[in-house]
Amino acid sequence: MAKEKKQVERITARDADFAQWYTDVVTKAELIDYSGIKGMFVLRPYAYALWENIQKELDTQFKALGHENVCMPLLIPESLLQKEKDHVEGFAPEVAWVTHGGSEPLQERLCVRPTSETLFCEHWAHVVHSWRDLPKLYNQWVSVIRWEKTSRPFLRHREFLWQEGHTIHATQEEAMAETEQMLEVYANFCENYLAMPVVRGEKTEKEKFAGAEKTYTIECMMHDRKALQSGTSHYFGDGFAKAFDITFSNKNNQLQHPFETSWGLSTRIIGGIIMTHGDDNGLILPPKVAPIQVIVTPIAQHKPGVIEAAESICSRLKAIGIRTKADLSDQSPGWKFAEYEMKGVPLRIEIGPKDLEQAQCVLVRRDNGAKEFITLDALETQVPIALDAIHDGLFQKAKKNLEENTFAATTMEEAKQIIETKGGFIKTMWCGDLECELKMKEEVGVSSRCIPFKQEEISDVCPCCGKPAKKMVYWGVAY
RNA sequence: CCGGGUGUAGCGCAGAUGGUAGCGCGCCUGCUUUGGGAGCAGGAUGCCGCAGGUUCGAAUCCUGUCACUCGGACCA
Repeated sequence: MAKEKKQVERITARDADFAQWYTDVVTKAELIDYSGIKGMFVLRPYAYALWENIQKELDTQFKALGHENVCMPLLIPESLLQKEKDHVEGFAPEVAWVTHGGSEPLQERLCVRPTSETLFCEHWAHVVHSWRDLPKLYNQWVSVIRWEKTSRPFLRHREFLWQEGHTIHATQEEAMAETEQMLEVYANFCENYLAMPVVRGEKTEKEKFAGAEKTYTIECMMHDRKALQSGTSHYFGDGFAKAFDITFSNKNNQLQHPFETSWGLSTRIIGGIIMTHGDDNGLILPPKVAPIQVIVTPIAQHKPGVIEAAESICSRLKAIGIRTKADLSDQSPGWKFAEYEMKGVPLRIEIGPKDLEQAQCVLVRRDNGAKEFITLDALETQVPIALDAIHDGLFQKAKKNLEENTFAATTMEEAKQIIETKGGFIKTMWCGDLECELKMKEEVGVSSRCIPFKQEEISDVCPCCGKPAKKMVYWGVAY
């Protein structure tokens, strides 16, 4: 009977059907609820708390680097969106339009922002006049709308939360340095806070952001070996400034166009966390952003002293800044174990009558299930050590997955073979031609993920056309 | 957007040939339990996705539509 019940509650095995496992996890871990509109999801408190932790850390880092938060309007007049040709072409197909105010048709339709470059440009045209006004280092935490045809929780929403940083500089060098710096902020954040190893690189011409001169990206590998673009940083040169007529007087009293960047990271990263670390028991959250870092589970809580001990552990950990919860509900211990495993709480502390006798408690790691008895005196020292160990464990496991599933190929056949039998990232040389990039998609089924900053010399010719190779490229099947 | 599957209680599902809805889990109350999703007893819960149509009568038949899901195309 008990076995049957467990079956009912069980989620789909991760390696049996990854897509179904993912859907099971986002609903059973109480991250997402579906709304009545396709592609628009409710971020439940647990998911939002996770986002808030991500937000808090990134926001602090942005501000430490001199960025200021602002808030642009939600709507963009069509004429404004039209100003930069490549940009409109890129976004027009997936834009939502407001056509009426009340019952009155509008004289000009308004687009719900899919991204806010145009609004920042319009604003800067107003406020930037002199080299003394530069740089402006802005960021906003907002939602945007892109009318996607297919949607998946976190990975592809029609409305999603993100931050978009927008900066404007007097010189090309300064703008480039900003673009590179912000990519590095994302890369470090992913690796050091989310325990997600990344590949840093540049997007190809085909894959870069609409209107950008250069797009830098961090690419992560999910457990199913597919790629997830996890953050991007764009260099715009003075293209947008020209299109939007932004000028300033430089130190030589000459009128010139400034240089811009933008960079963004979205709630999609939560999908990345789930698909990087989760297992058959549910989520596994990286300790640094987990809404609950430690769950205290009393055993036989009606026995004298147990609840008091659980509460004491909880408040002692909170006092040293660890997000801790004691679950004193009347659910059975087994239920609580399963519940918080599903929710990916990194560390569980069990405390029961037997432990009280010995003045100890049990630490159980979510990532590998390891149990450790510690004396209650050692709480404040041992718990942070355990949380760090979990972070490292998660990172190493993900890194292993990335490294063991990245393959070099020198011919199309070889690339095809690898994708069909193993999946993962393929690195090849590339001549730089769009045709070869398209052929990789057509024949092998992969898109270019990035031209990594760390280049290798795999061969000297493009596997597709045989012409001399210019760069090494990472390819993969992407989310 | 194209193709396959699915919408019945909070969740998972059953409801042959049309006759006004059921099971398991969960939920609520009480007692007993508590180191891996506890047991017993009692109780509550349905615009059968939505809108039309056929019919004396529709969860069931027809049309449309919305959403979910898998695959493909497209795409930050």
